[in-house]
Amino acid sequence: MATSTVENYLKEILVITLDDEISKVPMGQIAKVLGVTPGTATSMAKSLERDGWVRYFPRVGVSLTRKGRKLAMNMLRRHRLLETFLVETLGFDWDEIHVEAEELEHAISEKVLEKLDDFLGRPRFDPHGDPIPSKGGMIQQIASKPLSDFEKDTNLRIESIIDQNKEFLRFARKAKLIPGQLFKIIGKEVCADSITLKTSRGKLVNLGFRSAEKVLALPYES
Amino acid sequence: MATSTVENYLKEILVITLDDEISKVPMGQIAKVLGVTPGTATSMAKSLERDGWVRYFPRVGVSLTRKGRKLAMNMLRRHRLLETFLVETLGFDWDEIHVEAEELEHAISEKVLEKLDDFLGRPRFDPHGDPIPSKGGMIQQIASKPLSDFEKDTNLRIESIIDQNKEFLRFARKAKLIPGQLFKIIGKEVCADSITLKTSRGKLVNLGFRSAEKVLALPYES
DNA sequence: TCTATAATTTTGACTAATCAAAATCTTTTT
DNA sequence: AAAAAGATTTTGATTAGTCAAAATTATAGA
Repeated sequence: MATSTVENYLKEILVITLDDEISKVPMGQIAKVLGVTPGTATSMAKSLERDGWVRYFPRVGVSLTRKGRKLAMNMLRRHRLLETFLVETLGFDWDEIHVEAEELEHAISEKVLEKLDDFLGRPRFDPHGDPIPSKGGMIQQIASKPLSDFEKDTNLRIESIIDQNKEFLRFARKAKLIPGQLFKIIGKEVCADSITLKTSRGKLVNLGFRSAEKVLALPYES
Repeated sequence: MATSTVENYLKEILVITLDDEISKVPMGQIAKVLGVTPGTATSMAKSLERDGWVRYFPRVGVSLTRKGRKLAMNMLRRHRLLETFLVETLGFDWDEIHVEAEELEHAISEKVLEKLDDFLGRPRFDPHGDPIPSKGGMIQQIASKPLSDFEKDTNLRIESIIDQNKEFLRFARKAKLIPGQLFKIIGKEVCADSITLKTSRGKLVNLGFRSAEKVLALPYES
């Protein structure tokens, strides 16, 4: 059985791998995200390799083995399901949940996790809009991205609304923010945390970034 | 901050103290419930004393300091609230929850715990009928007694089941012998070592004295 | 009281995880 | 290409928690 330290290392290695699209994660980066000294990360890399979680390339970095990736995916699943629970069920705000989930993910058993998944209605995305890996470690591959990721003047088509919140869904429907609908981003003010969209019929919609993150879209060639 | 090992030691010391009504818990007993060797318990006792959690009396045992008792009570609160959540919200059976709560209780933050408490409606008893200590570490004292202590024709309400034995818990659940349930003693044969109960709906249950001692109840004015 | 048994403590050793600081490679700059 | 800067690894040490087995102390029985 992996200790929770091991679980943390593997999870972070996975996240970096996915984010940066690299195969070997350098030690320094691992040390930084985990808040340990580089020396610690190196010695940990050796233990992880000894136990078959990663391959270690001295002076280059580590990559997950199949076994390591499986465990890491499972940690991501735990983390994101727990975040969903904290927001949906207990009413936490987005900015508080990461730290809490970080602790709980090591303590929750497979059994409790599955019951929780049922209870939540088997959500496929967490409150941040990130995909929740399936039980088998598969991650929902989506080409669509949150509205907030697109630049000004992009034409796009709404693909899905992540948030299950009733209020938001009501608002979205009213604003024609529904799958299939075509929009153009006519304004994006990062510092004001605001995005303005225009429908093909000229209707305007303003969204804060928090809301814009809940709306997934695909670019659309007009 | 206390490690989860420390939390476990303190919680078990508290539970033994409450159950056996003793003030100094001998090392051997601690070692047994925690599944460690006696030597480990002894060396741990010294660390616990060094950090002000317990007083250690060589060759006699340990007792909790005020600080230690406070933490231990808090652990009991966590444990019992989590058990309640697992049963009430996620639909677990009685016999599965102890182990799960045992892990989660170390990972759940005060913040999440309070939200959970709200969500559950601030319950005062856990699914076994044991009192959930308040935030301040106060425990609800109830004068429930074993079924076998009551006389014929008494109306009573089940408060808790002492035994954690799986078979017995399963049987108890089936027979509606669960906290909150109302019964009347309609038969008691001391010489035959037998007690007969009737639910408010007329269902009959027979118990031997040995089992009747495991079920705590309070008299109930009908 | 003296001995056998039970409980507790000591001792020496081990693993996981960490740090600080020195040593060693790599990469970049001049 | 040499020097400087940056990243990585080594080395030596520390802490928490644990075990096995020997040593010590209590307790109970004859």
